[in-house]
Amino acid sequence: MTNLDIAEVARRSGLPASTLRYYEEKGLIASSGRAGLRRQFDPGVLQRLALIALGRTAGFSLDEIVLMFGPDGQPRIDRTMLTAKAAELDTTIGRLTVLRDSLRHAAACPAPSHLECPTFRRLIRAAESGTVDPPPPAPLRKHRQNC
Amino acid sequence: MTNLDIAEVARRSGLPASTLRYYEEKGLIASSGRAGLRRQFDPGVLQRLALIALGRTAGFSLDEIVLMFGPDGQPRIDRTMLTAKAAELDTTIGRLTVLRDSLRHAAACPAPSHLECPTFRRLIRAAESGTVDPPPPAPLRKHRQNC
DNA sequence: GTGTCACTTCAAGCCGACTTGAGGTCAACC
DNA sequence: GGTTGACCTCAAGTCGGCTTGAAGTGACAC
Repeated sequence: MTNLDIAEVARRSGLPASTLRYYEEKGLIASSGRAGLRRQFDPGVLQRLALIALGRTAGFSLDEIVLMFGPDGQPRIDRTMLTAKAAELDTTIGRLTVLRDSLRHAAACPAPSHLECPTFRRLIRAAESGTVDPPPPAPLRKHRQNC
Repeated sequence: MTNLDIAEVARRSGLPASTLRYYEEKGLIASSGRAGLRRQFDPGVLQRLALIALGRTAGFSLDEIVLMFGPDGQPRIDRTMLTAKAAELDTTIGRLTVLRDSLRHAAACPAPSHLECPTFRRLIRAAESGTVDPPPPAPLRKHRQNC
């Protein structure tokens, strides 16, 4: 009664059934049983999937996420890990912010060619100097009205 | 004289030679000739590699980046594309910011289990409601001292 | 009882961005 | 003139996160 068919879980979570099977295989979720061949899931799986999605958004791999659940199924999240990930996100955010501002500038800049725009050239130089490499960032000041 | 050996380009750009060959194959860079078998590069390739790195950081694929150079080798960057990418980055930054704050909160939160922390639960609920899915974001207010 | 249809398993394929490995070439040094 | 070592080509492998395809099963409708 309270159990959900895989199709229902797929519908409610927005994930394709193939992904759910894959997650089960990886040990990220567990089916509560079978009705014939068909997997049945406890409704709690939805929260768990949400948690998994959250972890993925934060940049954790599925393997890392598996480790975040105790054998009891309870999330057992290491606070140190969270702090580290937060710091990592912080760095990423900083890089992306600089880049976004630079892109906006380049888009708005009146110089006929990007190579003639001082801001763009500064950005390239920063990139060239190794301050920007993918992943790494581009140090540049805030977006301003004129070059 | 002015030409650079692939090893030199690798050293200066920080990219392995295999990557440079791969980039050449993809049409991202061009060697200016050969000395025997060995590729020679114009020093300008370094700026170009910097530009490529920049594009990668901004989230462009190599295929997209190829299109950003005219047949003349001059960067021919579509300003509309830049604006669009800036907006995309903006969204990403927003999502990551919320997530970072939430992670920090969860790390600092005194609740014995994360599931008992209201902020964390709110985050999960947000995730569950589809506001957060990977890529998508987690809407949640700023980090605060207490739950 | 037979058709349909959503599920099942298992293996293989896909994507992007490279890396790795085998086997070959070439310039320079001793 | 032989060894070394850095380059070369081309094909295949890697990684993560799934998706796809073929072939099978089982519950329910008619």
